[in-house]
Amino acid sequence: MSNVSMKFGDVAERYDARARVLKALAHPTRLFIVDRLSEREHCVGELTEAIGADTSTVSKHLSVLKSAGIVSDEKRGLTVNYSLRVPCVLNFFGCVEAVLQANADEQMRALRCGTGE
Amino acid sequence: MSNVSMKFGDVAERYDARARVLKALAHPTRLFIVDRLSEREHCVGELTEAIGADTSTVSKHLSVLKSAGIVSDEKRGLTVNYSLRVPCVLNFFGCVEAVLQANADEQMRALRCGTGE
DNA sequence: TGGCTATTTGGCATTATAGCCAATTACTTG
DNA sequence: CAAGTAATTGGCTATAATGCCAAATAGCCA
Repeated sequence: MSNVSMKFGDVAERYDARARVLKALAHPTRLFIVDRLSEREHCVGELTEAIGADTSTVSKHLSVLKSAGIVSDEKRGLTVNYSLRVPCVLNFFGCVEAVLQANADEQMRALRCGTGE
Repeated sequence: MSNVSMKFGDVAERYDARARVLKALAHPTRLFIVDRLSEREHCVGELTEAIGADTSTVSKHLSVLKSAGIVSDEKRGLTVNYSLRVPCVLNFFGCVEAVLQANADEQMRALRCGTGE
């Protein structure tokens, strides 16, 4: 566990892999998709309708999430149905909201007490 | 709370804000930085040494994290010391590892049982 | 003040993402 | 098999992110 002078080069692959997962989540549309899938599975058409973009765009977002292992797909009849494969990603929202709240608080404080930055 | 046919357009700003936070995290070097800062605060020079990139590069990564509200900085003497502002981001690592593990399992299963994809 | 160290900023080339349209594939049903 | 619906893929342009170097800033100490 000795972290003394730990070098990035020695562990870069691990952080690369982690970053790939987070990068897949780091897009407004894809976060919206994850949120929808947390309720129930959806086919591409349903998501496309809710998002209001081209079907191909939504399909590509889904493929990004799938490649990262965040969602899984199952073809049934005419539709392809996507579902959340690793529900723990939903925990992210709580922390992200906490960050946003902290930012909002800070901003408020800066305004009240004279210019911050 | 009715999610019936929720439209992305109506809530896009919220997802934009969330995505900005996740995007700040979605880079191997920045994840490494967050991990280092989870132990204790570090100045830019220490992080630069561990990362092995140009100082300016590391400084810019820190500025990305700071803009997102994930880290805070404090200048003391010659150095600028960064620390984790919202420690709950560390919880992300656990879930991300779970995703990676699930991916690895899947891959293993595919290899054993004949080609998956 | 002048020099020194630590950090940030500006600028630029390289690469990666996003999103649209058009074309293609996959499946179902008449 | 033909036609129709659902989804994916290829291609392209526009925009954003990375990372280096060089230059600018900021604080400390002779």
